[in-house]
Amino acid sequence: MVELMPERLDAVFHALADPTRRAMLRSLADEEKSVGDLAAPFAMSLAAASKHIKALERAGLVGRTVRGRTHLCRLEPAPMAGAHDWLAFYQRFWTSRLDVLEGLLR
Amino acid sequence: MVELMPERLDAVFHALADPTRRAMLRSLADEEKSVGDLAAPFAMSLAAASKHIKALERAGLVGRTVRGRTHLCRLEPAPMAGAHDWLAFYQRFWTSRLDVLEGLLR
DNA sequence: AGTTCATTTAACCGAATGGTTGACGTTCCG
DNA sequence: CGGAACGTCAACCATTCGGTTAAATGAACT
Repeated sequence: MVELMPERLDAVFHALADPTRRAMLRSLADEEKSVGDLAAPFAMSLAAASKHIKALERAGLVGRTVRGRTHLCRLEPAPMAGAHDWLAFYQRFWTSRLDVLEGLLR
Repeated sequence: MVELMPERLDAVFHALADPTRRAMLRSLADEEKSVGDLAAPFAMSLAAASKHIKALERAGLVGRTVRGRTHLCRLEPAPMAGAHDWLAFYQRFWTSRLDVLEGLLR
């Protein structure tokens, strides 16, 4: 169990609540990418994409290594484990046979 | 796998990004509660709490049954499964031995 | 009928969000 | 050196958010 402090959990869930940011994470799952590479698929300014990346960094979901003039971004999955664990608490509510039974009775 | 449409995923993660709303869900995990009961633990107006509950309803995380003048709220866990599944895609990144190895090398 | 209880709605406020444009460092390259 | 490439920063704008108070709805209890 990876216990995550509540403010960190706020930042993680908030970061995940945006489709652009989720797509960026998917993209980083394949390989590390520069800010420009990350921004390329989206119809928005580089500055806007940069803000999204900073939101991901605030959540601890993305790390950055500056090499020369390019900033290399990589997936930092640890906080996701925390969010995953938080959700797992409720797993019994959607997997329990009791839940299925209740669904049938209603 | 419970595939969740992206807008629904937006609403779910956004709903989870607030500590008040997460606490309300915890509270509903114990038993169904009225709006007033849900609002009681928090230092905010009933109207504010009502808005939080509506955010949870928009995400599909909470259902409501109006009986008389009281609204009974219950946990609706299905969308959580979707969010949980979305996160599970990244699970390999925080559980893989490769990840641990990379951590050591860095 | 009148009042009280449970909750929503409406109007408003300040702060944060997601986007833009333009100016500004750096770094690479000729 | 001079310029292009990569990215951030600052200012601005419209929208959303999380909260407030006050008024409105609807059900229940004398």
